Amino acid sequence: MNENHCLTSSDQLDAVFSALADPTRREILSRLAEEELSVTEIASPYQISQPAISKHLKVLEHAGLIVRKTNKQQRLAKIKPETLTVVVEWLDEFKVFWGASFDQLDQVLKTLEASDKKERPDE
Amino acid sequence: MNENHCLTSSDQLDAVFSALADPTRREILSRLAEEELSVTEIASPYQISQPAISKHLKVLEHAGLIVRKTNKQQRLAKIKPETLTVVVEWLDEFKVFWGASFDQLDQVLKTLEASDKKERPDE
DNA sequence: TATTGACATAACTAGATGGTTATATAACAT
DNA sequence: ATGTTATATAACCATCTAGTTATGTCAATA
Repeated sequence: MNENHCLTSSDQLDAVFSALADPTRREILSRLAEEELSVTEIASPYQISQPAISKHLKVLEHAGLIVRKTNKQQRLAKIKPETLTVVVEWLDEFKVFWGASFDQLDQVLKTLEASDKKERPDE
Repeated sequence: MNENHCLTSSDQLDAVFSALADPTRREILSRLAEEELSVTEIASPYQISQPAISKHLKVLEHAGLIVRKTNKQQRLAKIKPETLTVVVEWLDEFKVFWGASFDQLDQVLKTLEASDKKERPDE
């Protein structure tokens, strides 16, 4: 049982917000929003080392923001956008501040909850 | 100029997401969503020391998630909900994943941008 | 004026974070 | 079999974080 939410564990929010707190990880996630990428492809635009990228990917994976699959000797990262739901849910608590237009968020949440159940198109 | 956003600096996203990555700070923000509170009031439900709370408040203030004002010897904290806009804006990039219902978010963003300009009720 | 209450600041500590280099593993290419 | 490519893991380091206790400041009160 959680202090004030029902569906979102505090630990998951911790993991998701911490993962998103790093600009490199946010940028990686943005790129993964467009296509699946291998570790080397993910690393290529950055100055930092490949092991550093592997660590970032582990953080994103632990937060549930990406999933990984093996293709030959590559490890492809794929975004798992449903996990961002926990952020939307958390934001929902503050919608009172910006008026009725944010009530649409409720609808979004319902849509997301419904699609969570068939969330296995897997490419 | 920013890599892929226009209105949201990466530094502010860093600050906001890091601030929200801590469960105590999220809970403080939830409570401030209901009413302004003094430092002592904010600290009262927790086991941790008053200086620890002061540090959390400094983090929230630095992220722009709260503002503070002096009332007698109290320092009242007040939520600054407009700042959560940067999270909504960032999420907007991923709306493609959950279908047309999230297009409403654009409307929310416009509403928020408009109200950002008159954001000085400050009581 | 002296005391109490509300808060901030300083100095410290343990553990997490984000990076490094070096090395291991495993698949592919020759 | 050998070398190369893709990735992970280990060991290490500097810095940040979230907490602590001790103390300072300043307003309210007795």
